[in-house]
Amino acid sequence: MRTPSELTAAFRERGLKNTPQRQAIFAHLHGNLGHPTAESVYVAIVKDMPSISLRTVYQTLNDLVGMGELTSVDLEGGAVRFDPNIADHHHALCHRCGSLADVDLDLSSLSLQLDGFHPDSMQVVVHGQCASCSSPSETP
Amino acid sequence: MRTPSELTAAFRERGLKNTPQRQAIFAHLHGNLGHPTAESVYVAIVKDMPSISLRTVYQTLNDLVGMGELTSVDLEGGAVRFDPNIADHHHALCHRCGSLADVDLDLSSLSLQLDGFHPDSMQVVVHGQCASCSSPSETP
DNA sequence: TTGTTAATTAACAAGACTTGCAGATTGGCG
DNA sequence: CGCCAATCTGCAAGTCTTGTTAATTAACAA
Repeated sequence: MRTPSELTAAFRERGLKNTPQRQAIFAHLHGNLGHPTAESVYVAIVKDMPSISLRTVYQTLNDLVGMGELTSVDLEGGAVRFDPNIADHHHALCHRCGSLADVDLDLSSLSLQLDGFHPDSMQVVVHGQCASCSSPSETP
Repeated sequence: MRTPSELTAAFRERGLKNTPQRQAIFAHLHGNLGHPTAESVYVAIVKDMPSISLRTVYQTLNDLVGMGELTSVDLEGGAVRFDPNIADHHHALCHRCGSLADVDLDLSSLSLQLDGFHPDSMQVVVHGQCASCSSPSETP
């Protein structure tokens, strides 16, 4: 996603206002590779801004998704994760710790047999165990 | 998934009992290509068996998933869908009507760059519009 | 800087889906 | 037939998310 100041400008262009809560959310997401949930964004921000509400976090994240500045990733079990990486990419989900990692894949070689279905996009989820959970020293 | 009588036998082997509720669920799922939800299984069965509870349907479906006789498909938005097709396959989801179709794909040609992540399986979801929703006569 | 106005916020409640629980019931064995 | 564990039902509660509403706040222009 774009920088906090670019996002602020994008909000302004749409007649949406610049608020400290939004600034905090933009700042927290920028460069964040961790696929946070609304809850985790809230928890991170509420330390410095005790008045922010979880509702506001949900609202702003959804606004960002609606503007195409953020992606939502809804995999099995629990809360939706948000992904500041808006490029076309895929995900690897660790069964053990639940971590999600970005995966670049070239799907152009796949031959689809979809009789009649008109595809817009494809999403691949690789299930397995991440590097830290596979390493012998890590046995939580 | 296997036939109702095979499933009954499989339950017995595990010390689980044969009940009319389970029989009805097995029968409803067998050969079902429609990716039903727990709710839709319940609605279909309750007509003929008014006493069955949604709770029992959830329980039995989860038992079947745990035994590997049924797959659960949890895509964005709403209820988990269940899939009697336990072969390795993928799905196409229609944005318009929400229908889900099985898709066979050969992923063996994909080169994964996963540095350290140990993949167990991959799931592909093709997003788009299904044949009926794309046909000019169908404009609901 | 200050007023105006529309957007935003916080708090609460409720909605959707699923699971936990307790007590009554039932299947399958001897 | 009778026992005992497994099961069923109905309800409550849990999780994640969104709706609602009154009060607050930012943006803009004078």
